[in-house]
Amino acid sequence: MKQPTSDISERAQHMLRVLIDRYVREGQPVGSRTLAREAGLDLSPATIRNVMSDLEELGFIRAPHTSAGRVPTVQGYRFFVDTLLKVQPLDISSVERMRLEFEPERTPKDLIGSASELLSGITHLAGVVTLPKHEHALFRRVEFLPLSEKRVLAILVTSEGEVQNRIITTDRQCNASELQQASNYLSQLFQGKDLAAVRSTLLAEMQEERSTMNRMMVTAIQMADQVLEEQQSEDYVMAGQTNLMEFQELCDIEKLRNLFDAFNQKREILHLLDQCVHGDGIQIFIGEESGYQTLDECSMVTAPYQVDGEVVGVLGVIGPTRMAYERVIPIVDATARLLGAALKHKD
Amino acid sequence: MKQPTSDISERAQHMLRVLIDRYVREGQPVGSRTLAREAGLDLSPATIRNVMSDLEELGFIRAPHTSAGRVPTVQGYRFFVDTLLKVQPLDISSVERMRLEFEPERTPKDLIGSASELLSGITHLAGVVTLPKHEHALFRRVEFLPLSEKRVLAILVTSEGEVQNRIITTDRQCNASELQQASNYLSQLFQGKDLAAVRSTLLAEMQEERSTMNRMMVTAIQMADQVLEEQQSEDYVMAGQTNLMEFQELCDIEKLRNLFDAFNQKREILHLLDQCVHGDGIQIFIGEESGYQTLDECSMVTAPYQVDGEVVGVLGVIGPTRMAYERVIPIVDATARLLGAALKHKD
DNA sequence: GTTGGCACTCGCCACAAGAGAGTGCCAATC
DNA sequence: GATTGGCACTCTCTTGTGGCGAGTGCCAAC
Repeated sequence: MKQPTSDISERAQHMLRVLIDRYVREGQPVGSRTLAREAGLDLSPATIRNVMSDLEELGFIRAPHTSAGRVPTVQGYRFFVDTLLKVQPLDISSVERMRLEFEPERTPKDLIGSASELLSGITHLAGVVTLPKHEHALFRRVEFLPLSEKRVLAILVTSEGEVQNRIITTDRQCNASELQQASNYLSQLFQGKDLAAVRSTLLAEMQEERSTMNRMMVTAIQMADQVLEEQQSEDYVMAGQTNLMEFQELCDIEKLRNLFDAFNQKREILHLLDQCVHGDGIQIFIGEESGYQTLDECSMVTAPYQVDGEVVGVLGVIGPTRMAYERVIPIVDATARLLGAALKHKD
Repeated sequence: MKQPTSDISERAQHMLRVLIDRYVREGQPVGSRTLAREAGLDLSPATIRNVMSDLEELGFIRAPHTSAGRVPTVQGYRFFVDTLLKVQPLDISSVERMRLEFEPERTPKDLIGSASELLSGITHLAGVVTLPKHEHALFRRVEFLPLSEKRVLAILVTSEGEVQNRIITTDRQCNASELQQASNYLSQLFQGKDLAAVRSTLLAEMQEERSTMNRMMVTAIQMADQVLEEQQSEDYVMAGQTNLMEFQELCDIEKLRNLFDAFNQKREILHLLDQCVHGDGIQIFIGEESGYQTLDECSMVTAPYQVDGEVVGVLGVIGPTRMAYERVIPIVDATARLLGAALKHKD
């Protein structure tokens, strides 16, 4: 019926597909008997065993021990998602249902939160969404309001509608009109300028003359920094971590703890997410591919999301290596699009 | 040597104390032999057994099964913390080290975060801190900034330096000066008024006449609501959840998942924390006392924290019932004081 | 190339036996 | 009367054993 192509036969590929499908569903090693039934090829277990032997030699599957069935290896999954998988797009009704989550009139922060919950809710895995970068944010205005003596509330607004605030202490007590003056001065001076430019200008100016508004300028710099910083050392929002406790392969307290610690630490995860900004589309890390030991038994499916044609962040899901990739991928993809669209109107 | 007082002898109390101490340290049921050695009373195991029998009858300890040692019951812990425990205050150096965490020049949000991390870090349990209420927050000013057409960024500042922002859509396109006008009008009108008052005034006014600034007013109401809301349906910050995975008594995935879900849901935890606002000082829920099944094997040690003599929030730790109460209590207490002090300067 | 047969390998489970820890009770002791 | 040593008893935990079931690899036959 089917004959071998290049170095892995059509039939073997089909078997691999069926095996992975079955294993993802059941979580148990798949034996030749089962596969024979499942494959629908009307072959005897013995034949299947030969094929499985080939697949094992290729490194796509392995036997946990002599007399268990086979489970996919990382390479197996890799081959599966790279060449065997044809992702069918989500049906329109699901997308429509998802879109409702992204009503307008919500701050970016809210939308990010919804996206991660949506991801985790639909996939039953952990959802993660990075905060969007503001690479092109421009200075819009700054406001200084007196609190108690020597304490001032500073508010910075960027062109993208991002609002930052922090409390600063001044050298001496400033009255409201002084502060007003400072606000106006800085706002006028920097209106519409790039935040990075604002920062360097301020720094230069401070070197030059120790103006009376020294403290204010330091603050302005700090705040500009804060905004800039937030775009570099990004942050992310996560939801549904507890979903991961359902999976036996992660049901080891040790692993679970390391995993959750990694989620809280954020560093490693961020590093991985960062790598996904570049690739233009769905990106997948399977098992050890991530390079982080804590994620050895996990996979990550990510997609960058764009606003106005520019990638501003990444979202995705984290789950056990044994995950239904063909189901997860379109969901991640769709969420990225929807989130991008929802954010678009905010600028 | 010692003779019985009322209904539980001095000696029995001492035994209970030693037993709990030992059990908290080792996590294993404590037998008569061990207790005899540990108690330092120079009594034989047989005598100890008699005393333990009494304690068991009183419901303070129980045997997990015949031929194991004894473990404290909830009542046992209760009696222990209520009458046996004398909390020694933290030594000054520790307090000083903690105080360094609470530098000034940080927003309340930051301080709250630090507090919860401090709690979890020192106790190796989960730390939790509610966001402070703003019961007496006054309207300070509101600002409207145009974003894209029909989209306006609204910023509300309260007397306590809290900044809220949200995006609203308007019926028609408003230009900058119109918005400026609206800002000024509302800011002047409500400056220094109670947020609740602002809200009701706005509502009344809206009924009366459909002013041109209708949409702005709706927003102002929404935002006032948001601030008010934030104080009722409080929220909290948590840290160190993963610490709880270390304890065998919680090392059941099922329990762990329920627990973490409860942390994310927040409702139950908030309800408990709420109950601690009133009692003036350390409050402790031991095991089932919380009334929530997910927390059956957990205890919670809380303390309200005050700003200017008024309780504005609660903080505490959550850990297994088997926790070193005498160590945890002073830490929670100190943290509450320090946080209160740190927040004080912010108003 | 495909198939049935067969010996073999493991993991898993139930069961039994033994060790260890701790108890309760009782009679002897201080 | 409180304290103690002794003793039988109970219960858990560990270890070892044997059987069962699932699945494999190989081989000879088709």
